[in-house]
Amino acid sequence: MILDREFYSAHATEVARRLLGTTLVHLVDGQRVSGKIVETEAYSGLNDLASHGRAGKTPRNLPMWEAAGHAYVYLIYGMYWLLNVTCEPVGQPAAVLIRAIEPCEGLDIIAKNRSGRHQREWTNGPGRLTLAMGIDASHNRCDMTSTAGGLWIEQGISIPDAQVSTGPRVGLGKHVKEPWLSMPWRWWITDHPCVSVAR
DNA sequence: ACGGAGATCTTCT
DNA sequence: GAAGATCTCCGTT
Repeated sequence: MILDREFYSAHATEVARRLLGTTLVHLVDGQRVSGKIVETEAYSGLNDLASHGRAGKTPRNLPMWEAAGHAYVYLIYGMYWLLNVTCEPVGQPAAVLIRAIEPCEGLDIIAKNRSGRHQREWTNGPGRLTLAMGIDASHNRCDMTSTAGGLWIEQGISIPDAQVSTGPRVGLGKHVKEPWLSMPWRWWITDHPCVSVAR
């Protein structure tokens, strides 16, 4: 069952929690390439200095303001594509970064895309998983609540709170403070071998 | 295991 | 013109 727009309409921190255990699917030449989401990060609001949405609308971050459940894909460090899913109602800049997955289907394709690396390093990072699954700029603004764009997320297994860890987000400038909120910003499945950063 | 540096280029200041 | 929601390679321990 494909996650619908209502699933993504909550606050980004809530969506980040609920995405743990769901299945990210990319249809490649009719073949399913998929993985279980095991690590996420939320970005939300004009007050979130770590978010691309902090300074208002720009050509790049426009998807963050639009309808929930769309892909926001952008290039970082001139080299890597990072996949986000937009959240919250229209008009509020928010998205969840998919930071790590556990490969499930299409292992032959994933292995080829990550040839030469150890299996443990196929998808344990936001730049690595897009390479592994073949996700790039062509998926930007794709509607992930339908199969039409070839990229979506399906309901998966439920992860109990006892198996969930949280912490500050990764890779932000040292001067960027984590905004206070009742929910944390980074989520992962405790002790899962595919998360990008243990701790 | 851990640490540092280079790669590479778009975006916004 | 500088920084960036990262990864890989190469060095030393």
